[in-house]
Amino acid sequence: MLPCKGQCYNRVSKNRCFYEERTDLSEIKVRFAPSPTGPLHIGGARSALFNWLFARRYNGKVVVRIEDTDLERSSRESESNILSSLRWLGLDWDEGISVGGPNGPYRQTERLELYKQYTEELLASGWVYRCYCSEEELATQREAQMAAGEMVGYTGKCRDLFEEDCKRLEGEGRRPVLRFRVPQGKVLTIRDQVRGDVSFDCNGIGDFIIVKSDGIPTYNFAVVVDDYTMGITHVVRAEEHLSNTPLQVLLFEAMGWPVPEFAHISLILGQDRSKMSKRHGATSIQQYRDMGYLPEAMINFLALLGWSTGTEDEVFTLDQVKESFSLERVAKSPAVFDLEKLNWLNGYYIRHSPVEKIAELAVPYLQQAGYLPEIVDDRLMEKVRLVTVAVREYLEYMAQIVDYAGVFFDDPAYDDPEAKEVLSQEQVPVVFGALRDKLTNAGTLDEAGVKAMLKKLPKELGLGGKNVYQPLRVGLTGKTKGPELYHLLPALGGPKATERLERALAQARG
RNA sequence: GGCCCCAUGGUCAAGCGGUUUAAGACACCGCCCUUUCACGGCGGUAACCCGGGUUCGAAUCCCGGUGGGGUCACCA
Repeated sequence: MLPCKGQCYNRVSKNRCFYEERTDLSEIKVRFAPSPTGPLHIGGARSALFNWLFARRYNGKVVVRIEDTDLERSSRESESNILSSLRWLGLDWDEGISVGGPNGPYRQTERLELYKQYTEELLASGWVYRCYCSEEELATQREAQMAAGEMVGYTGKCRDLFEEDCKRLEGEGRRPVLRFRVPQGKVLTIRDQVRGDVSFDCNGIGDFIIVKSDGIPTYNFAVVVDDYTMGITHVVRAEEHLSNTPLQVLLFEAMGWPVPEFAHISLILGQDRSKMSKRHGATSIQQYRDMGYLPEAMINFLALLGWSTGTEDEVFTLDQVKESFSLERVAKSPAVFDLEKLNWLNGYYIRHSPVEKIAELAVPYLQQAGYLPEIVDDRLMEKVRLVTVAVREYLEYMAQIVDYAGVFFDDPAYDDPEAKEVLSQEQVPVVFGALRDKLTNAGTLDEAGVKAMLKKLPKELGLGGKNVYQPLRVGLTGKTKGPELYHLLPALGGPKATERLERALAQARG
């Protein structure tokens, strides 16, 4: 492995080098651990991406684990939705849910026995104790603390209960939670790969719950057990978890387990600079997928949110980022989600991907608009391809194609005032007649042929270009703006074009 | 409110003490291309939060303030 030589590319912060901290980089193992309480969120997707990138960059392993200890809100639907979004983005994993591995199961509710085993240890060593305070009691206490401006946290009421006390309280029907005995007077310093060292005073941390009264472990406990038993070396996650980290470190230490490296990436903010949520519009990967955003664009965009190459490159593939990613270049400050830029990037990918691929993506939207039947045969697919060629430069996302594809499928109404004006021009019948004659003799229309044909037209008619092209456009589409005529005609086909010109003429006279 | 994080144009960001009269991208504006719209090309407007230090020299380092955010659940 490369040693650090001062001018180190992998410097983690000013005075620290990534290579100095982990000598065996092939040992790197990260995890993405969503809780299945909803679809994959933009922020979650970025966390997954950064984890993936970091692992792949150093030939490490990725595990996907499901954190479903919130029985109320977790669902299998959300779980499969998250997994499908991950796959859609092109992020794979070596171990975990649905692919298996040596450290399974990978769903926390299926690991209850394991947590129980470690709970016993903690209980025996005195690190945790039973607490019988009710939720109501704690809530009122919390409010009082808040109001008084005191530190909010458990006061330690049940810290030193005797066996008899426990029996009595249980006799009252109380079910205990298990709390961790947070050592007082201790300062914990967390090494964070993007933030440097962050310190927390344990006096500011109340004894926290590690097992709920129903016997299910809480997030903070399950995470620690899993990260240890699964051999996770680096925890890359959103900054909102930073304040949970000391609690987890306390648990690692109590168990005598090595503490993994942490990297807390900043949050993605909405336009109003608060943490992105539903009220900021579309926030799930699924929604963007449905609107016709391409996974390449999403990946590219997400990678640029909080990370940069350091060069002037802005457009790149997942494989390319994989080669250059490093936590060192991850920004510390939060990033506002900029839909305009996503749209530009997605439009860029729509314009630069193979037409066939884009045409394929267009089909469902055109079907939904009623422009295409359920079964699309080869002939129709060819038309879709030509339509795609004609309109793709207008699109920011695929769903917008219906706004531009109408002229290819619906015959125009010629009711636009501007269009009527153009059709009433005196040269119109002659121009239309000329094109009709050419189309009749042309056979199958292709872009080059039509281009050549159109180019000659004004001269042959002794007219200016504008007097020829603008009426044709209006006659063919009923609109004064739209795709190039040489894209329009091949997609429409000769007979349909001729028919429209005649109808336009009739309208103009009528 | 306590604790924690953050601070370069409207947004994403480069910048790691002198090479900066501060890159690049999106957005915006103008011109060109196109006898339409868009695409594309060219150009332009626009930023180092404030105050103290340290230093010959600070956007870059330190401290304080201010501002923004996160977190304080038997949610994760």
